[in-house]
Amino acid sequence: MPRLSPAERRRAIVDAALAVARRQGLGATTVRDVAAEMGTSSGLIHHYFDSMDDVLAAAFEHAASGDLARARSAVAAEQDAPAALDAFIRSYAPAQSDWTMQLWLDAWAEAARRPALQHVSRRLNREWQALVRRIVEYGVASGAFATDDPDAAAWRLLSVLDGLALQVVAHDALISRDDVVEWTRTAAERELRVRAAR
Amino acid sequence: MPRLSPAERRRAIVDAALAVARRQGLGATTVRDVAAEMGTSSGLIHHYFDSMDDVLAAAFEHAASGDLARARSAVAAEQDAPAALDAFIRSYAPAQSDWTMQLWLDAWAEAARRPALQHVSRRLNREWQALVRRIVEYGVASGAFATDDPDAAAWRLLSVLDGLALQVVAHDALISRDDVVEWTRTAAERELRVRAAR
DNA sequence: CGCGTTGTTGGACAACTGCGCAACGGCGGG
DNA sequence: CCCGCCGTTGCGCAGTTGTCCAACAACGCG
Repeated sequence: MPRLSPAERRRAIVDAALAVARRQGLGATTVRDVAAEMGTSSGLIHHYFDSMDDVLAAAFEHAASGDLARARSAVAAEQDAPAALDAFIRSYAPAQSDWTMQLWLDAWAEAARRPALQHVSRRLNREWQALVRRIVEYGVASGAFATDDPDAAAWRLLSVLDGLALQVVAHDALISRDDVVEWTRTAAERELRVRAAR
Repeated sequence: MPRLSPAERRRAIVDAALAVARRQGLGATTVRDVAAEMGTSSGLIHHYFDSMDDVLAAAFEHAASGDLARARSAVAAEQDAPAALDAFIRSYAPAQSDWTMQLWLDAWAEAARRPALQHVSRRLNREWQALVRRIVEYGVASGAFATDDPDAAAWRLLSVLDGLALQVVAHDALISRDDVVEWTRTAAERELRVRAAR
């Protein structure tokens, strides 16, 4: 195996861990699986990470923060608040095979038992909520939305999305991705007393 | 160990599996752990269940359907639809240490990889939604609620609750149980154009 | 009373777990 | 040019995993 720089090697470990987690789940991802995925030895992983918890936290952070960045730029590309909110909803709702949402399910379940993972998951969840809250506040300032508690409204909107998206990923055909988008749009209209842009 | 009847033994296995799952998580619950919890041998479990997937599905079903039954009677005890909806919300929102919600998180995450567990989880989730939908329909019929799509409204309300409750359990102090109840009440008022009974 | 049924046992089995350690080898500073 | 640093290797360790099976024991039917 070629010798990589520390930064490159950490990145390679994270990528390999994500590939394994995609197949077996975050909680069932093992040191040896990750090593085999990279084509290296298991000792190499422990050279860069103190524990498996740290590997999983780094892997989850990499995948989830990528999604967050994509959502941010999708939102930033829109002019007014209703369009930004709709862009957010569309970028968040998972496809049937969206495995990032499955990663979130794994992370939420494992959070109670893996401190490093909980720390990352909690921080990223807070950032998602902050993104929604900023859209809401912008909409209130520009007169497009009406709410007396943007923080609670953002939590409610994010939670509807989480709850619906969860059903798509965990229970397959119970509800569809289109239902998620459509139903969340309706929730946003009622929450913010506005007709969201289509 | 005393010899138990099939029904008693199955029940004992389910109880033991739940005790272990509470400690280690549904996905990390092993045959040996369950056997040790009962004070019996591991072979006994395979005498009653074909696979670990089946054990976990039965254990989850037992715990979750108990909660569903409690919610149903809490709802049935109320006279009008707004009071029933509020009773539902209160019975659903988890305490900080509510481990049934943690069980749900585990089940949603594992569902994609354990067919028997997915089957149970999907069915029970559908029943929760049906319970909410019936409250909504009752409220619409009696004039207390207004909505043109009780099915979607029920999914939205259940999802807000799931999404918020999830934050309480997975991320501890990010939001509180009181926030969940209060914010869901507000969501219900806006969704159904009514002031929920307090 | 005897015998088949069935609940129960405890260990075998191969595979896999996270982690630690001694040793190898190439790169770069002196 | 060479030597020390450090990324990397592969194996060992002790423990755990899901599954299976042969043997034991209690029960109830005939």
